[in-house]
Amino acid sequence: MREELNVKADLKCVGCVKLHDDCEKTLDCCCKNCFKDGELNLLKSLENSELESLVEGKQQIIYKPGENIIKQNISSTYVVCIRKGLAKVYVEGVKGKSLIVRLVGQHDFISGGDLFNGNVQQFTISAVTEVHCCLISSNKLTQLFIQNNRFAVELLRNHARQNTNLLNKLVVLTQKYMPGRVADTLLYLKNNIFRTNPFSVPLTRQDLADMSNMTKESLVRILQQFKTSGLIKIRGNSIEITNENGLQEISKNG
Amino acid sequence: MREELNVKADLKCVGCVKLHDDCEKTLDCCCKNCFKDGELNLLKSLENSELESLVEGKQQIIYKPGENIIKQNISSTYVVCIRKGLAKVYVEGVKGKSLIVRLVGQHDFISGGDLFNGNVQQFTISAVTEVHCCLISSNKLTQLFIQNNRFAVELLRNHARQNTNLLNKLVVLTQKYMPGRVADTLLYLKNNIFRTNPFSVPLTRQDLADMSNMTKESLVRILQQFKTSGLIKIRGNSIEITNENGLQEISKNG
DNA sequence: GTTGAATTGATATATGTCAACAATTAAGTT
DNA sequence: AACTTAATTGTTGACATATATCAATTCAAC
Repeated sequence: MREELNVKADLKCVGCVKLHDDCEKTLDCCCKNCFKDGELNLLKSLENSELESLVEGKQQIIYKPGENIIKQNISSTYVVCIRKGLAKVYVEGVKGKSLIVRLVGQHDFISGGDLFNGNVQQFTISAVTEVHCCLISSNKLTQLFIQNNRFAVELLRNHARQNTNLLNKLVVLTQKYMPGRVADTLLYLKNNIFRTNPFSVPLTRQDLADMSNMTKESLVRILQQFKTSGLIKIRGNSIEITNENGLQEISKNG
Repeated sequence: MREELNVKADLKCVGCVKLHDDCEKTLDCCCKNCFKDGELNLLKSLENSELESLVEGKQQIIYKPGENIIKQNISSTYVVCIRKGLAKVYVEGVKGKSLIVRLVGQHDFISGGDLFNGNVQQFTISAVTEVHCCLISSNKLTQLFIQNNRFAVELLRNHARQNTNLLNKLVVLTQKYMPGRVADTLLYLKNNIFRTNPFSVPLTRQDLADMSNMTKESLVRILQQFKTSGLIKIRGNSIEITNENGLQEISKNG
């Protein structure tokens, strides 16, 4: 009951002060703001009528930690928008190994699979914390892509950016030693995901290892190493980066 | 001199029988056909007038083996179309290591960098054999992207596909042992690049290693292993895959 | 013959595997 | 609420191994 109230409070619209039970219907303070993230705002280029059509019929779902939102290799016709919570995007590879390629949270937009290419999902998305998200039919998205040029540009830009990220990840994961990879993971968590300094990590060590392409044992050892070197402090699930330059140096590496 | 003639002969248009000195100006049998590669044909959705505008002012350049066509981290406003020859697309990573992410040849289209995102090139393209290619101003491309919806769809599809390829590469390079990675490289060469069975490889062992994310010494050893196992035959630069199922088995791997 | 590439061998090392144990969290049961 | 048990997660150590490094030849091309 109390939990329920909290959730609503957290869903307070970014751009307005009202608290709506039916936030989903209130375009000017939900969906539009859901993506009001500076340059990354995918929907900023949509007319209100277009936004309305996109949002119409969308499904709002709540996922419990561990639940799959999108499953790899299955054809899904949804695009996911996260309203609240944290989810991991990962590829299920060979021999049961997983590779987490991205973490997504509030305001993130994930156009899963091969848009215009059969809609087979190329990765699995699963909830890390409780996730509130909207599933939008990808048909509507592709319709808008064709109708609205500015939106098309945003979407292509989004794909190009994702491409760049994957290329970077490819280099990092194949060419750096473990300390460099862990350093990158920690800096990513601090600067791109949690954006505070002692940050509380709801991920398991296995998850962190899957982000850094190593075993959990190796990850733990590197963390201890960093700790004794005075680069980080660890208290339970909370990690504090005390020497960011040091980590960056290790990231550049040798 | 003789070489010169050969080149012209090789540039014979796919869709017509004429041999043009100024093939570049002849839309119906050069640029249009340059991309007549089934579904992958990016330009098929362009009107003739649009194609004309795209092609107008394009630069046709010949690169010698080893020369750079596009250099990573430099802002380039060109998009590359290969008319003839083989080039490697690679990322220059840490400690001077390179990672070849793709080989490109006739009819391939490479929209290098972050289209609509500043045009900084995310990889280097360099000629393996002599490469004849067209450099098209990316401005024209983005113009067309906005004008022509069907073309926009093709371009997005192209990016989505590239995305999928990168994800696959990420899994292969991080989760498979060396034999699996070499098997993948060999199958890629046979089935996606040369499309004949004893195929002649103009790449060095170092290149093959950079495709498989390992040192050249390791690559050589694995090739020998495959040879003695009867999976392949090697005669100089020519490789023949004699047991494709076997290689595929190794690729799936353990 | 000289230069760069390919090959082979001996050795070093980064990283994974396996096993034991501590610490935490979850789930019942009283 | 408090206690016990089970189950998951985290940590540490000893060891195995995939892969890189280094050095020495061999081979091929100009």
